[in-house]
Amino acid sequence: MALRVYNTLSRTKEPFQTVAPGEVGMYVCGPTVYSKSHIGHMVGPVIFDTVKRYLTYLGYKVSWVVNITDVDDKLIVQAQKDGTTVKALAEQVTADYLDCLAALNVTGIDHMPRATEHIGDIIAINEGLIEKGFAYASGGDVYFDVSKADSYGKLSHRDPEELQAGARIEPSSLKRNPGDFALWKASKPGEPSWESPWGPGRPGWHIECSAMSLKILGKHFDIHGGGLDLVFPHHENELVQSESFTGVPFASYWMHNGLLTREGRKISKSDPDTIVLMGDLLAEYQPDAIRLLLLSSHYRRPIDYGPTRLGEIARSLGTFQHAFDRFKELTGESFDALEAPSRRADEVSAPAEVAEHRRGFLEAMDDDFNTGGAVGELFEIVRILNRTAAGLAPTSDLADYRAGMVVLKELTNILGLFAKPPEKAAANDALTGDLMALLIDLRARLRKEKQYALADEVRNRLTALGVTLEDGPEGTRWRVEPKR
RNA sequence: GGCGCCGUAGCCAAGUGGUAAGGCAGAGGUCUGCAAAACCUCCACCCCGAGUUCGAAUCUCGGCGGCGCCUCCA
Repeated sequence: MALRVYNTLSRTKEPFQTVAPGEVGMYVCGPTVYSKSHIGHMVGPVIFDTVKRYLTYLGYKVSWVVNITDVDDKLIVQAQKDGTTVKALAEQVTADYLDCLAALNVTGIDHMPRATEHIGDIIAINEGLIEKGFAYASGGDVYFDVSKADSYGKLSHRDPEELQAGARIEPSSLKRNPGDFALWKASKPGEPSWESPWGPGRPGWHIECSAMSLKILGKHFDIHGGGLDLVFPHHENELVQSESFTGVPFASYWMHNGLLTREGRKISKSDPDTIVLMGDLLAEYQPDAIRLLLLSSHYRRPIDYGPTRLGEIARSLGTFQHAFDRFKELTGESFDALEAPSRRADEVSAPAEVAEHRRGFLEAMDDDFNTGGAVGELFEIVRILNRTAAGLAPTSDLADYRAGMVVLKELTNILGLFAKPPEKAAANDALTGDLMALLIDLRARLRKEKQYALADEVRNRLTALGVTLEDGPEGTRWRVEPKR
């Protein structure tokens, strides 16, 4: 089966075909950096990071751009409130954003351009659009004239006339039509501004994405992504101004991820109760739990966030972590260090049962990146491996078991999961190991003498410290528990 | 009002024409001094009503319920 991708433009799943053979250009709208990242900001990055991982696995050379919008009305207002500059605020918030991406193992971003670094490009597009008659200058502003583009509305599937009728009427407007949108805004004194043919000003909201995608990926590229809430007006406007400027199709595929809700309400900066800052979340949960939550259903569906849900996911992660521990016991190898194929092959040298679920995983991914279905196959594989491991000893023939584990590595790499061992709730160094050996040895003597009350107290008190003891036939295992 | 999306077990969720993946929770079992982990088993007439079909969770129509966008938002 070949990859199919849902395209907002056509509202159907289409076979995936690139502009240039073997190459993919992908642009995803990043944040306007005026306040720290909440979990909603991570949905797009995690999903498109996974999209890039899968495309790379299929053999494509992917170039992925995520922009930073670092000049905007809201930045100006927030900087004034904080008594700082727009520049300083943008830098601070951008740093927080980058930390969150790194924590969630979003590693695939190739370019992260800032709007303020592309003012010249933005002005050039303004000039081009005016020259071609799609835009007009008015009182220091520049507006896109939506009546000049007959395809306006094709992405959000809206009737241009209704858009006109529904648009907000601003009393002091310098617009010709109510639906026109600003490409360039004259700045007031004290606001960040750049010289332009229309006087000092700054970019409108949508134009920076056109400028940066055009500059880095070219006129026609493959995938444009973002949250569902950006379809209108942001992407519609970006699309119309880009195609009007270049005269060629803009992005081939428009992919929109569903939005995160919290107890049924959309997470949004205008609804402060819903905000869950990433920094707070990362302090409490393993990053893999957050990543798995975001990938556990299809990307176009809404995801409801709740602490209960994240706790459940974290618990299910334990199944994998225990399997990795068992793997290390049997083979001496660390799952993290396993080398797995990074390119798709049809055949795989693993037990048939594992290979079957691997096929299921890849079929799910081929079907518009159905990570929810893919995750289900992962649990099947880990169960098979655990069942196998139960009958094995370090002296057994471990080839099939190891081959199955390599498949698990191959597939979890595609989802960007388990890239590094989970953060532990307590320190775990050589001395700890020696101390634990000592405790376990003493406790074994207690158990031998049937002093179970004392033996259980040792175990319980260790549990309280985040250390779990498991008595098995080959002796007692111990592990430091990860964060939730 | 316009344009869409969704309704699958207690909760989350895949499947979208051939008789219901998976996770969490729960029940029973194997193992264990007990526990934990792991494994095995059990747990759904797919919101309602019509229709199309040999056959529908899946397609069509009509309800009911929830959500998003149309205004800043990832």
